[in-house]
This record gives sequence, structure tokens and C-alpha cells, in this order.
Amino acid sequence: MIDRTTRERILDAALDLFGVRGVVAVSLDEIARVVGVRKQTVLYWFDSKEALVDGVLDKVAAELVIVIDAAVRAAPDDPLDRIDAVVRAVFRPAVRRPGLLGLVREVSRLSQGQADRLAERIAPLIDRAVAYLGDEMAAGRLRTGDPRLIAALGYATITGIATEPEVLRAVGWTADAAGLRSLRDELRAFLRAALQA
Amino acid sequence: MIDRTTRERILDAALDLFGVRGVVAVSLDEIARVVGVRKQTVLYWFDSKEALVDGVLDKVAAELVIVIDAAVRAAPDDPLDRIDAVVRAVFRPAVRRPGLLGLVREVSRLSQGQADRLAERIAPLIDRAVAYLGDEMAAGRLRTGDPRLIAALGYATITGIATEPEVLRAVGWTADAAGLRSLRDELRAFLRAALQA
DNA sequence: CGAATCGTCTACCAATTGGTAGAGAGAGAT
DNA sequence: ATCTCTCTCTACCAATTGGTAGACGATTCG
Repeated sequence: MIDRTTRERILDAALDLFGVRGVVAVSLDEIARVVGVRKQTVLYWFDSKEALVDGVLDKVAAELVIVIDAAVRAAPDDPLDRIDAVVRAVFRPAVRRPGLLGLVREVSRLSQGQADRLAERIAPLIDRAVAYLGDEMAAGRLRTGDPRLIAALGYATITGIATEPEVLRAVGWTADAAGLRSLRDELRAFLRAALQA
Repeated sequence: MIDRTTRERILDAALDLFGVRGVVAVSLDEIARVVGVRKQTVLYWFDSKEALVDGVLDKVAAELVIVIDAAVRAAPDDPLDRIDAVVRAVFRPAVRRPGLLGLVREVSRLSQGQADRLAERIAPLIDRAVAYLGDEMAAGRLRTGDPRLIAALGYATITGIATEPEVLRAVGWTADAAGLRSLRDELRAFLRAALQA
């Protein structure tokens, strides 16, 4: 970990900064400063800022796939429990690294090519989720509806709540351990109720 | 103020651009170009970019308060129907002007003072919603939970789905009239199920 | 009428941005 | 010992940013 390559450290710093503050709001100089290096070193590892964004998007996709894949695989059979497990699994990294989901959200502000880049890598996840929701709906184990839109709505709820600290602040929520736990449980109950047959 | 129009038009253009692309990503030059005027004219009406953002936030708050107030007042008595009415009322302006909710989302990236500015103006809305949810929960007409977090989750779902076209695109949704209708109805059903006792 | 005010403009400016060119330190390999 | 390759650096650069100073025409007002 101490010997993490410069390239890795740049990607890490860029992910957090881009994801929380937005790509255009973060300069290469600032990323370099965080990493403890000069801007030209960043440009040595990545040909341009755009290339750096590409690298960060790949990293985000990879991490999301790992987390969600693991959660799905280790999850129980009942669809609500399964969804519950995914929520819990996503919640931890989402809170620990707000930039992760923040970057997914940021995609709509990037170029079409970059949006496609991320979409392409996450597509299997989406397809599987949509197919799964459809099957369970057909089996009468989930509330019926358009599985594609239900998937998008579930995503929107999780990402929205994870990436908008100001809203939580506005309702008087605090980000301590107890607050995090109750938020997570409330989110689980919310989604469970929304999806229940 | 004969030229209230110029000021208004600057605010309008800034709202859309800031809300969709982000405050830092939009220059005064670009806003001026959209309005058909020079940057210095923008700076004549607003002392600085920060002051322009303040003005836009006030406008956003005012519009949200009007829309939601009207919806709540004209809504039926049953809590689920009431919430449904608010969703329908918010959905139209949210889709027509993505920048509206986009700017609320943007707040977490602005200065603390600007976050407070918007929060202060929307606080009555939030307080009323939270109190309302609490009352209805106590009366057994809504699923019980922490009304503050439930309010935040409902908001996150609506805002998330309204401000992330890329996600909808990723599940194959199209933004035509039929798509909009089905999205709205799916959103209503989703929230209804999530809040139902 | 003349004077003041208002709204927009042209002309600048310093700071920051992403990016280029190339020097130079260190580590192997020959 | 030197040659080469990898990596980071200093020194620049053109474009864009938010912002200032002040000129200029049009309106309004005394």
C-alpha cells in the first residue's frame, strides 16, 4: 500500500475530487498537489485531463462491479432479502467514498463518449438487475411494474441519498455512526416497501 | 425598471445553465452569449458570479415554494393521494426545466453560505412536509419511520430520477411523451408503495 | 434646454487553466 | 563507465476566467 504507484495515487485522488466536486471544478494542479507531485507528472501518466477522466471512470466501474457482484453472489434467495443485501453492500463504500457514486452522477455532464464508456462497463450489471426484477415480478414475488424504470428508481434513491449531504443536513440528520446506521436502515425499509409485492 | 427583462433573462439563462451543467462549468461569457449581451452587462446586474448564483438560488427557492405550495393546497385529504398530487405537480416543471432540481442538487458543491441561503428559504417547506409525514404516521395512515429521513428519501428519489437522464438512457428509456408519462406513473407508484402503511 | 442617470459597450488585467518542450536525476544493462 | 530508459521536474505558453475602468448613447428629470 505504501508502494502504491504514482499512477494509482493519481487515480485515487482524482476519483475523490472529481466525484465530490465535479470534473470541471477540479484542476490538474489540485490533483497533483494532493498526490504530492507536479502537474506535469499527472500529464506524464495521463495524456490529458480527458484521459484521466477515462481512467477514473474505468476504476469506478470496476469497483462498482466488484462490490455489487460480491453482494449478489453472497445474497439469500428471497428477492427482498437479496435487494436488501445489495443495498447494505453498496451503502458502505458509497458513504466511505462519496466520490464513487458522485462520479456516476457526474456522467451526465461529461462527453457522450465518456458516458458511453461507463455505461458499457456497467451494462451487464444493469441488464442482470433488470432481468432479475422482471423474473421476480412475473413470479409474483415483487410488486409489478416496468423493471427498467423500477431499477432506475431504486438507483436514484440510493445515489440521491448518498450524494446529497446537504439535504440530509437540511432535515437535521448528522453523519455520526448512529446516524449512518439509522439512515441505512431507513433506506432499506424504504426500498423494501417500494418493491414489495 | 424598463430592463427588468435583461435581469430576468440573465437569471433564466443562468438557472438553466448552472442547473444542468454545474456552476463552475458555466462562465459569465457563456451566460451573456445566451442572453445576447456582453459579459459586462451581466456584471452590471450582478456584482459578481457569486451574486448571480445567489440570485438564481432565490429564484429556484421561490419557484419550488410556489409549485409545491399550490399542489399541497389543492390536494385531496388522503395522505397518499396528497403526496401523489405533489409528485405530479413537481414532475412537470422538473422535467421541463431540469436545471431547477439540478440546482438544488448543486448546492452541496457551493459555499456553505449559499447552501444555507437556499436551505433557509426551503426550510418551511421541509418542516411542513416532515411534520405532515409524522402526523400521518402517528395516525397509522403511512408506513412508520423517521419522518425526516423518509422525506429526504422521497426527495432523493424524485430529484435523482429527474436529474440523471443518463441512467434512464442506460435502461433504454426514451424521453418522448409516452416515456415521460410512464416514468411519472412509475415514480408515483414507487413512492406510493414506499410510503404506504 | 442641460444635467444626471441608466444600461450597455470596448478595452484591459491578473490569475488560472490544460498542455508542450525539454532538462536532469537515478537505475539497470552493456 | 556510459548508454538508455523511466520518472519527475522547471520553464513556458495560449486561451479562458472573473473582474475593473471608463466611454458612449439613450432616457429621464429639473
